[in-house]
Amino acid sequence: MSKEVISTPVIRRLPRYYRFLGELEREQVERISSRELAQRMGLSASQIRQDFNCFGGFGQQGYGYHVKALREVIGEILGVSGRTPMILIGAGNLGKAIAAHVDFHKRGCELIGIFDSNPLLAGTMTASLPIMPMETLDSFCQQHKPQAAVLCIPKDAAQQLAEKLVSLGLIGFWNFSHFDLRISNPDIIVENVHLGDSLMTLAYCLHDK
Amino acid sequence: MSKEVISTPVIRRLPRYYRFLGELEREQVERISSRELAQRMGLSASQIRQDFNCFGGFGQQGYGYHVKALREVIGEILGVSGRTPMILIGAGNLGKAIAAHVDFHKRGCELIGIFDSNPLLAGTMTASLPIMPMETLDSFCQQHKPQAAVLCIPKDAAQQLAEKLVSLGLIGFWNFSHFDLRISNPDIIVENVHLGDSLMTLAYCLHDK
DNA sequence: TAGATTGTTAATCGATTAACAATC
DNA sequence: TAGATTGTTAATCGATTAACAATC
Repeated sequence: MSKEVISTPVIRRLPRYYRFLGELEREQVERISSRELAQRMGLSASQIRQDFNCFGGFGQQGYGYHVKALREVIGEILGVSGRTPMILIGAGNLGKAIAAHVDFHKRGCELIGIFDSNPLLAGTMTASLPIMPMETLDSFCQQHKPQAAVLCIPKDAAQQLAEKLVSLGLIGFWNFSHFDLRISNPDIIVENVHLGDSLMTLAYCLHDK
Repeated sequence: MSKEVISTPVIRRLPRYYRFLGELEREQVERISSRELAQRMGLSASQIRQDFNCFGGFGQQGYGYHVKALREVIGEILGVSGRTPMILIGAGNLGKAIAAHVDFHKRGCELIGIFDSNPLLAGTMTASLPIMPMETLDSFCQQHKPQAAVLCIPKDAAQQLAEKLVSLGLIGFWNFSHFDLRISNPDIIVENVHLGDSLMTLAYCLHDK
């Protein structure tokens, strides 16, 4: 596997490839050509070959790609067998739904703690984890060393809390608050999810016609 | 407002501009230069000027952009004052959270019905709407003509249900099922949201270093 | 007027597509 | 071997950046 730098657009396509290859595997398809896969995924065959070549020639001329092997390679690149420890902060509607709905394990992560500032929630269970009060955050982080946090908190609290978490050693954020985190330290990874932006884009496309 | 075609990358940036301009307005900033805004948003000033010029010169040389006016223009383009009627299908964890958490009104949409196949949920309230059984979907659509649907259903049900909804007259989908909808009709708008892909990308970036 | 900052054109950069020789 | 399909280079396309004249 050549150690080239993989460009952002390619990385963002990897999870999608991984999903489609998983579907093919479930359909017991053993091999697939770039042309066929392109058709399924709505991409060009050329792009698929370019993408797969970023991490070494995994196809065979005249044959195509071995579905299972290719999926494993992509899974390895994405690190699906890892167990990045994560915490979730803000156990409101959305926080609980994410804790329950997203399969962290399948994606190389593990949710090890859930926190909420509302003391009434303390002790109640979500996704087989007890919700903990914010007062215990510091000691929990010192003890269990989570690497990243899911932020499901109001936007006004996000920036300050993120900075605090950075000081506690966290290096990644999956941010659902309606606020673009800006962390000065470039080593900190931020994945902002803006559901509202997504809905607005859909709404735009709907009247645009 | 010139009627040029606005490219997809620009459209996808509009909601973000809209948010930042909203923040500036809240901070009572009246005008802002492309340079200042660029700094705040982590973009280049050049890109901002290019983007804003897609829909007509709204700046003033030597002065910058009037925050309130610019925000209104972008809001108009995005159609925030519209009321696209939408339904939500699948009132599980995620469906309920989206119904409760996403502010449809602020984004030009209105959630007018929630459906779930579990008869036990029928009648219970979510986001001040009663959950309705799937049996009533047809007549509801005929009567209230929703234009788009939020799909919070398992991936195996997604494709079939989407096709049914198209036959009932819906033309847009905000799809949270772990499946890329493929609608043959190009007039149908699909916005696939893959939270899992987003998490995997974060996880990748975390070990990549 | 002088200073600032846009609107807009031209240059650059990067990503996608096309083409085809290599090879299974 | 012949057919298929990759790996890879070159061509194209589009988006971003740079530059600067226009103008408030």
